[in-house]
Amino acid sequence: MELFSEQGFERTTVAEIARRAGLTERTFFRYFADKREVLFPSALQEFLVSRLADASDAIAPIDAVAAALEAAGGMLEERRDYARKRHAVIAAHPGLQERELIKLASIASAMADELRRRGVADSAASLTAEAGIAAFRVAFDRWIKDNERDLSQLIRESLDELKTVTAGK
Amino acid sequence: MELFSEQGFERTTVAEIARRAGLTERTFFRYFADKREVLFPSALQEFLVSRLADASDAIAPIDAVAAALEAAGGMLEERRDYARKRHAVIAAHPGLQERELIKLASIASAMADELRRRGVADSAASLTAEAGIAAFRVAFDRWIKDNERDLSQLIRESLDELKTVTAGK
DNA sequence: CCCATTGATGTCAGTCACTGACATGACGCT
DNA sequence: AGCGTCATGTCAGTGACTGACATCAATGGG
Repeated sequence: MELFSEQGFERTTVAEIARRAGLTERTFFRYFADKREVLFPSALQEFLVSRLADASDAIAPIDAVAAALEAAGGMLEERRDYARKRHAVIAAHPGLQERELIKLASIASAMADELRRRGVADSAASLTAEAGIAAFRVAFDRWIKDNERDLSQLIRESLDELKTVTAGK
Repeated sequence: MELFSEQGFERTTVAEIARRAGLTERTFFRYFADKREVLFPSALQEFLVSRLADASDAIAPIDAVAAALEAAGGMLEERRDYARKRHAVIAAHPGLQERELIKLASIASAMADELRRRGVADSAASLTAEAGIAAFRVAFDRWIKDNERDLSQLIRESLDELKTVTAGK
């Protein structure tokens, strides 16, 4: 993150990253599949899925997804500065946006699997998870632009709004 | 597509593609930003946006999006074989899935812009477009698996289902 | 009809991400 | 001490992608 913030993602070579971290380029590639991957820890997905698994069967799937996302939002709220820096780096490089999107898609897919395990029908599970992620993305964008608002709250609002627009008028 | 189908995307070098097309590697990179881009024509996005722009102001935004997507679905239906081959290549390579996702996100963003031009509020526009794309993705997956069903119809069903699940119960 | 301009293509050399094969060295176990 | 295992280093290679310059055909003005 130091190097990326100073000189940008593209102008930073893996050799530089490795040197700064005190190891070899080859070793870097043993820990990360590629240069982009270093910006995408896997913890978030695991957190969301386990949160979803813990949710009561009594609440509607979309609300369970919402609760998990809001909890994740709370975590991001605590690392606000880091999240902003990271977002700036990603926003400046299309290749990183691609990676972000596939990570989010992977999260949606994992959440959909969890919903199916809870008995939600196939396509309903996918759609519920995708809807949650779409709301999360819109909320996250707003959070980055607006320093005042709380991310969890923005997620809740986006989901409510999604409900309204899909209702069709 | 010939080379990719025969030997896969990764085992096909740009030099091979260029040779098969009767030109130089350097020239290939003047037409396509990178090797992956060759599988993603820009026509789809332009089609969807213009279709959206033509829609009557009387119908709800989500329905205008639905209509545009269904029309695009009809076009894919005509190139069914090619669409399936292309999908198989993309499904086998994560890097191509990334590219596909960012293309869809770009389409969603362009559709959202068009909705805003029609007076839809900021976040509602984003959410409506994202919802449409999410439904399209789910429908497309089903279409690939199920040879019998009609894509346009699957899109319509997915959107209806999305309406149901976001309603929360 | 000639020449200057322009645009598309080719050539070449270079950078950098990423990989496979093998070497080294620390550490725990017996 | 001797052995196996695991993390790391070393080295050479491939292939995507880029910048600089050369070539050549088409075009259009004089």
